Amino acid sequence: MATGRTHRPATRSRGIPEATVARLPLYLRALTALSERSVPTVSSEELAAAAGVNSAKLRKDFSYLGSYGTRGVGYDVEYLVYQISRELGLTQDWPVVIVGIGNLGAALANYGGFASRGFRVAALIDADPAMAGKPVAGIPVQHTDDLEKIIKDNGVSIGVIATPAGAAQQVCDRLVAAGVTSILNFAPTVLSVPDGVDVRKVDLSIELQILAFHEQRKAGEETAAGDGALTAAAPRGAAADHSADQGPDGDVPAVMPA
Amino acid sequence: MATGRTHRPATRSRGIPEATVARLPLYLRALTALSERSVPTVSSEELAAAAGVNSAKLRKDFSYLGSYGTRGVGYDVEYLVYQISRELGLTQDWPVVIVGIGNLGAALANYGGFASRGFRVAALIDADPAMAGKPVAGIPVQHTDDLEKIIKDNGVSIGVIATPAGAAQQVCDRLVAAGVTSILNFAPTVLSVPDGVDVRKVDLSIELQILAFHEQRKAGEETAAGDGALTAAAPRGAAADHSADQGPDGDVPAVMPA
DNA sequence: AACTGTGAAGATCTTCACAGCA
DNA sequence: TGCTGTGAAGATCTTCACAGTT
Repeated sequence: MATGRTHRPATRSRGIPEATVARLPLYLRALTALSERSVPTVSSEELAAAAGVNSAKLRKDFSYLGSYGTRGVGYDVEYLVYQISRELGLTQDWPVVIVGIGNLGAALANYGGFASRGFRVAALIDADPAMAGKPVAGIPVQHTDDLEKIIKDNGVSIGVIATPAGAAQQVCDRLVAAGVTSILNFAPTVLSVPDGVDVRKVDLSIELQILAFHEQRKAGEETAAGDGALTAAAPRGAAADHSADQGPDGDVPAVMPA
Repeated sequence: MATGRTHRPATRSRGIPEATVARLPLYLRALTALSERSVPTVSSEELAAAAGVNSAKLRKDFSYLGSYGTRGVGYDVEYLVYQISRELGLTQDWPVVIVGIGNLGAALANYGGFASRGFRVAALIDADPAMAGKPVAGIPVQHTDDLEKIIKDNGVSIGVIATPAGAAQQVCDRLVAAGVTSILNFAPTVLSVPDGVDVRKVDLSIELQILAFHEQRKAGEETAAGDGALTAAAPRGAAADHSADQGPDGDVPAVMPA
């Protein structure tokens, strides 16, 4: 997952760790909630609790953005909201297209948190001619034939793919060819994209499988020691070694930048 | 994101790294596709390409499961499918409940990849009395009042929360109290759960914000150097230093095991 | 006194590169 | 010869613990 290549070989500095970037939205959400409650300042401890991380990590994360806190006091909520928003590029408007308006696409189109943070659903696109013109979430669905024109007319650089797996790569290729450089993929397929295009994927099935793994471990909790074949039949002969196991814990990847 | 504590202090061994666990479903998907095309064996190189990772990583990942390949040849597809399935706990059936049958919940209920891999939608639950009895994806929606009974009757240990943010924590508490120990959360909130319960979250808005961050970087590609305030107004005075920046790349967290 | 910012230690993950086996 | 399996090096991320600042 990731071709491991650096975009800008030069000017190494201001390199915010990817792990930190992934947490900024979390902090932003917590801060926004505080802001709505008119809380003026927060300590790293409080904010960390609200965001579900530990405070040392939060402080380290913020240290990459600059020194935005005040020792002995904490962080100014409004100020931090602004700084993080700017860092994430949310002070500008991002037109987004959603391709594939099935159940999921419709759910995404209706998702409120969308518009709230700099994102605007510029268009909905589907391959079914019967859908064309029908409004979903107040936006008329357009046909795939016009994909390129829609992307260009709206200056879209972020595309969301919610099509069936079979259509995803083709849609992806067309989006990229039309100028999209960031893709959020909900289809259960590995998309291949040229260098410079970022792909993030969201896959329900994968998440469930990871949960199942840990769930299974919990079940065999203190039933360690023996670990023979339990269900079904294994093709081929002998397996390798097996012993006890370990509990879950730890975080996990989810991107695949180009 | 994680309370960082190890489930099983004892028996350290057979500890498959979390990063590896997160990739197993990816390999499994690629292998299943090969299996359907009746391909008998694959090399780490080929399989890695299909899964979108590099081959060294894949080999290392498999080495944690055991020695399932044959030097000079590759891996037996069927055998690997079985071994990974077993490792992930997919040789057994996992009844799942989905709470919150709005657009998203319905999309999830209809999601095919669900049933295909050991998961079975045991029940759909919604707080709206008007929904009760209505079939979604062929399954009648039940009312939240019966949540505890449904969980227990079906022996459910995995719950999916697709409710609005405001209801998520409450639903979570009830699920946990009724015996659920793994939760997939689609609501944009941090859930707090007792020790021993795993939570994974899927948040569209967060994914988009991460993409926006990278997108912004691309835009200012070779426009480095100056970096003044562009939009909106920043509350409070001076900011910290600013210089050039770096391109994206790398993977990122998404879990919060209890 | 309270809380941030950060070097340094530790843990985890990735990649290299090659020994070892079919 | 071809490809797996894996020690070891390197990169990244997390956590500690405390100096520094208000």
